[in-house]
Amino acid sequence: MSSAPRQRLDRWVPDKPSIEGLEVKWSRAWEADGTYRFDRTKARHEIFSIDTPPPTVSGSLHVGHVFSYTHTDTVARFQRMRGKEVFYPMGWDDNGLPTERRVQNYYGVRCDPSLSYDPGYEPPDAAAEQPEPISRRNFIDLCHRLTVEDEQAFEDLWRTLGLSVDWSMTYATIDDRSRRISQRAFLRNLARGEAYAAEAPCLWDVTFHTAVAQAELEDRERPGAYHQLRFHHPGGHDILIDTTRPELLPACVALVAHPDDERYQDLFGDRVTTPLFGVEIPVHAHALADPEKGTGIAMICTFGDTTDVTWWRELDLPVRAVIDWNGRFVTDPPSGVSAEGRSAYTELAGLTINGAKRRVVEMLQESGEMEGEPRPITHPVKFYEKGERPLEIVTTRQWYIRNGGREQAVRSQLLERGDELEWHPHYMQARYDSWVNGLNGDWLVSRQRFFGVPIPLWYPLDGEGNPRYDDYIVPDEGDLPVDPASLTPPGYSEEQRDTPGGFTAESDIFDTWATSSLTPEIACGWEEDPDLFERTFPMDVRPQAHEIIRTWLFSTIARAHFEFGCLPWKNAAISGWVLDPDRKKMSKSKGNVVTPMDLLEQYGSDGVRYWAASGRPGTDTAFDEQQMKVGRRLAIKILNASKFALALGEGAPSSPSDVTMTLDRSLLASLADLVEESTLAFEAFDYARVLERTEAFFWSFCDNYLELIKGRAYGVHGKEAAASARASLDLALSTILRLFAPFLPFTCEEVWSWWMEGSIHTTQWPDAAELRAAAGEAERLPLLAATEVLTAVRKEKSNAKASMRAPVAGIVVADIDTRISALKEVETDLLEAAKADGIVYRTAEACTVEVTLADPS
RNA sequence: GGGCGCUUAGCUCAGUCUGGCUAGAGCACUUCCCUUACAAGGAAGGGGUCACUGGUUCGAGUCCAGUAGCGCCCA
Repeated sequence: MSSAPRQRLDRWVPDKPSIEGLEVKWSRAWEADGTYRFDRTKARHEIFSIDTPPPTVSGSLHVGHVFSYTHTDTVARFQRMRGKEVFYPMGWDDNGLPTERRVQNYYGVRCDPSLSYDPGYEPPDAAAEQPEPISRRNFIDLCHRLTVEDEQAFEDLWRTLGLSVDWSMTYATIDDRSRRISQRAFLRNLARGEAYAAEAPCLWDVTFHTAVAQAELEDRERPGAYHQLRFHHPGGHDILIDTTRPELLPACVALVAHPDDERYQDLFGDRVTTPLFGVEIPVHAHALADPEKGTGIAMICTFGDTTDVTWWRELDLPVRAVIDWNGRFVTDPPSGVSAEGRSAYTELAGLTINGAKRRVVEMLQESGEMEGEPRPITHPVKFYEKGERPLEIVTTRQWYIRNGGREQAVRSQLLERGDELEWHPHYMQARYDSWVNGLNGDWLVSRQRFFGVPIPLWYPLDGEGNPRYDDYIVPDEGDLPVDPASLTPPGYSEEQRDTPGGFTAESDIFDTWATSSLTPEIACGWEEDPDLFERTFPMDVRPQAHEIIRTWLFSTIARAHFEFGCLPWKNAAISGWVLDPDRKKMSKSKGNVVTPMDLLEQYGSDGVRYWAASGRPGTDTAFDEQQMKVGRRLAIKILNASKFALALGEGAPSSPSDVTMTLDRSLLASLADLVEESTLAFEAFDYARVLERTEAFFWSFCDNYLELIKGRAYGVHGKEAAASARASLDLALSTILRLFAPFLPFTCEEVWSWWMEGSIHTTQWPDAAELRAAAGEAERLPLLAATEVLTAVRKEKSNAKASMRAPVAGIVVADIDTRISALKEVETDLLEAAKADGIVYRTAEACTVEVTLADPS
């Protein structure tokens, strides 16, 4: 809750204000005073709650973080000053594969689940050449140990940057509460039929040994080659097909061509025989076959790519799998292979994919079943976004959460949620819609990894020791979070673990997004802290970057939709990327990142924040140190201008009712317009506009208004006239500082402390009505007109290479009557600032200003 | 292949939703000014065919249709 500004009685202004050291001074003070502490006694409508993105702590800190988190912080500070109690917790994403990889590299270890726990284990001092194998539990201990250090580095950066986060409310996506909520949400999905397990083809990363979801895919252009293969028709002729993956020939289950393709009309429904392996397969028609590709007829294998999966499903084909979880060819040939084919297959068993490809090509060439040489092409290949080898498709048992990828009804509901959400900028909704419309399967949430939230299930074992998957055992919700590998399920004893007739634990963990999709529930304390939850959920805003709309934003909506039947937040505020000077995204892998701490020291946090806040919502922004320099200068200018304005006040508080002079009132009228525009823009999350307008106003305020009133403020025209200037300066400065406060929190707090009670950040956002009241009937015109004349005077002096203090003999203004009468009202100030003795007016259609400098002699 | 966004001064960008003086800002550049808030400063100046083509309109950077280039999302 914010309070009205109150001037101190003992105003104090430093002689030489400086921005150095403000970060340490004020971040300490804010912590000590609890400036950003969340008051949980407020009601929902008084609260503004923010679903802050938990940064991946195992990743490096870079300017991209500083950029987007600053955007959110400006909005948080605005809302706080508007009177909202801001709920702004910070989370750490330490769950999952990035942490595993960092732990492996940092300590030089690898997880070997077959080893048993060593309670006294200490990692090696220096990472050895060969990674040291350690147990799963020891490995997880190291993950926790390292993330604590990483979190501290992030927190230090955020505090220096000035994020107005309540640091008593942090969470981590692997902590007890997050694991409990993640498991609880899954069990609820399971109970309602929104989660299910299935034995089905899934995308598989052979390096990481884990299944991968559609959202984690990316296409990469890779070289490949078309190989033309001869399939044999019982009629005696051969059919030529082009394939980039000849090694999958033993997995071939059908041929397919486009239903309208005239070349193959006669073939549909026939059966043909595969080269080398002699398997009899059907020829089908399907619209996904591309007549332009190769010969227009393709072989369907189980499974070469996702189109194969679609064909396999829709054409109801058998499975002939040849690739195992390690990316090698299985030992036994698939069904249907002829006697000769079996001996051919023997040569492939155990080979890698590339090895098998070479061998199959050799064999085809020997048998004369391959036409000519391979023809090189480049084509898109699917990769796991964190992986380096092409994904394979293997059939395994995995857990899924429905997401509309298979049911039109769910898809429509989720699209409607997208319509309900307020997108900033609005066009970002297109990314959500196209993602939801393009889903081709449910969300695969199980991962065959170590550091993550365990899937909280067990399976009974039959008399032979085989799991009865359909009879899965769920834990009591009261026992969450559980690790099924160490907890015994209800109704069993530990001795029965992994014994026939006993039970076995689910060994998979959840995909990190399965937990990250619950950040609103975690932050607000769903079923952990019902009182807090009621006051904060659904949240007001989700800030995030545009490239994870398909993952984080979408999955968060899906979870809230299932659990609560509503959106998790009202607004989505989408940030762009930071681009390097070559307009490439800054990222660690490109080696073009800049360490943010150095920047904060060099330009001051406010300087860096200035750059960040000038990046408009959703817009990718160039990394530009020049802009940080500009921000730093702006901060210094604010200190100096404030020093000037406040030092005139003789330590005494002023009152808006002292503002009597037209020029002063004209300034306040302009300022009222600025406040109105800024308030509207901030409410629409357009922080960049507020900064831009406020900055322009401030520079004009310094260059023109301050120059125009300087003499009067020093008292050359009497006490009352000076009092009006001082009161106007106080009111204007108080307003300008508050407009700048969300962007330059350190500088503004520093100035505020010279003459005001309390923190500027808990002071009310300026009120245009108050400014209008003080401005009375005044309009913007007198200040605008005086500024124009003053500019003409400066131009004349500059042209004459004279000092700005050079005296002016006379000014002749020709203008329309309304402007002349406006000028007459502020004439004394204008003459004082111009160092002119007199001014003459002439009524005219067009405005001209003639300035005559005094004779230098 | 589909969609979204961008294209305005040497550079980074406002302005486009809601058409209206002579198209703006900062940086950079040139000249000048040590002025009792600020030399880590100030004043002034030069610099633009608003990507291109056509349309609507009294009037288009802005609205409509199309083209090109760049980026991103999706397939």
